[in-house]
Amino acid sequence: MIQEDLFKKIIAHSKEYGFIFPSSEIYDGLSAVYDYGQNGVELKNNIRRYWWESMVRLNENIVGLDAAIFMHPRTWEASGHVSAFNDPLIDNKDSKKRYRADQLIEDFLQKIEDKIQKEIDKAAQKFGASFDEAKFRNTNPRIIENQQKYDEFHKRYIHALECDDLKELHQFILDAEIVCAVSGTKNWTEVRKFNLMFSTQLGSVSEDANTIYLRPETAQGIFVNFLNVQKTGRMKIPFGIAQTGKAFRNEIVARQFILRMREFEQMEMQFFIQPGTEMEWYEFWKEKRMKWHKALGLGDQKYRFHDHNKLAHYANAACDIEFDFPIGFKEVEGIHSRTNFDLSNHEKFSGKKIQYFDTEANEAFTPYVIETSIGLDRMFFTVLSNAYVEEKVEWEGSAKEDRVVLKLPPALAPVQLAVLPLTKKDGLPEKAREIMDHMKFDFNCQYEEKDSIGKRYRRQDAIGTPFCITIDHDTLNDNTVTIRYRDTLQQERIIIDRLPEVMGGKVSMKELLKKL
RNA sequence: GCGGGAAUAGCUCAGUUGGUAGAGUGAAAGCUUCCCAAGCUUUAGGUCGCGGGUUCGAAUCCCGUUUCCCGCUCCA
Repeated sequence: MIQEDLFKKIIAHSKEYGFIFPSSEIYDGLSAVYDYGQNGVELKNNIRRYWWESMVRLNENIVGLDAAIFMHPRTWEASGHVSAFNDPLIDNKDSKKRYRADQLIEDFLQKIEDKIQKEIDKAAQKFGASFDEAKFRNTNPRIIENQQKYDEFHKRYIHALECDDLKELHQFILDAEIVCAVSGTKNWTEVRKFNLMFSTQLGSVSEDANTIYLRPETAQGIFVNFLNVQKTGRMKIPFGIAQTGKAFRNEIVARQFILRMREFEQMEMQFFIQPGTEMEWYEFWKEKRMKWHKALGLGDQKYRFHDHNKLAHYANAACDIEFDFPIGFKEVEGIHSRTNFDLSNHEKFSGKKIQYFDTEANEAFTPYVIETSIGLDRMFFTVLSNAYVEEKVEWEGSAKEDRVVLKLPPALAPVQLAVLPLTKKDGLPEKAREIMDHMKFDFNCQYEEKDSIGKRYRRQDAIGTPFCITIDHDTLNDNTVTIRYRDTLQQERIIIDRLPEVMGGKVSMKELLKKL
């Protein structure tokens, strides 16, 4: 099957079986926003729980937090989002290609610098040891000319950036005669800005209202609470703070289903450490996070690390964990060494001292941070897309038939046990209900009596239920049921009391966590 | 934002030169049925994305618009 088609089929399947719906669909939907349906929410909750328990419950030195989505506006100045999330963009009208205006200009400036450097290198080679670079710079007419050009443009550029002057950036590009790499023309649109943060008003009276932002990442809620948690929890470095929650980005182009949404959920852990130990901990968390992924058993070869060459404004080392989706390898999780950028900036902007006092060394310092940040929605799609299987099945010599099955890790499945009376009479439904009422405290169960047993099995396959039990007339006499396994279609006759033992190992979060 | 494609029942789609809206499948209720989408009966479900125009008459022709999907930037 063509991978693109598979991607579409999975999207259709998730809607048909109540995993994911387009937002406000009766009003034709809202671009890049999705709702989780009755099965989706269970799967999502299970993934979140797997993450939370592996972080908070299994690590004594990691504690949780649930910070508000609204934060003081200064937070985003300190974090760098106000400037970094305000990219000036420009389009070439001929090639239809979009560029960041500041990058076009920086490339242009770089080219002049390269030209100068080339001239110098040439001369240096020619004159050998007697070469005087400073003198050469001051006397060579071509270098002087280029240097002047550079200084002039550089000054204009810095000034335009500082004043946030979009017209000037546009004029700069025209004056510098920058051409599009694709079309080769200078036919540019105006420079426009897209603020990637959503804003709204705080305060009921409009005159008093302050512009506040919906958080573009959850991390800052952790940083601003660093001292609160550290002091009240008496935390000693190294320690971590974990949080899950919604974040919002007004992406210019948001597509590819739930891999890229305007409203998404992050699961983040910020690990605070002694400066100088960051590479050690960076490696530690890379390995640890990869182990978490692989424990789900989706296939080790489907994961890879991708190191960032270009680092974000806050990082000194960064990589992604990528998963092999039907549309290729895509980022699921990021692991970043954020240095002390955030804490020291919050210290600067708030005027409050944010430091950790190490009583053993008797010194105070601003901790460094290793961040692990995973997209819950992306993780959801990782699990779902990997589980989707179309296959031919054969049942005891009958003709081969197609079935669609979600081979979800049993511990994450929305429904763990389907309870199915073979027929609707002779007291079978009553017996089934009785079993279900007993089992529902330990497992997420679903009762179904409509349609033939085969049809019900297939419906459960489609939502990834790992176990079905069937109640028949013998059950009334000897308390045995047929248990049917999703992946193999095998059936077994077992005593009802043995169910928790047969299922338990596979569907329990505990067993999954023990692998870590 | 720019370019390309699409929109008819929950889903997949048909719909003749413009003449009262159709199939398959799914859904619900019932009958039957002792283990892998069986069969029978009944029922529900559509201002044909929306708005205008042409016409006696528009799902169909024309214009506009919205939304979705695919490419162009960034990222969890």
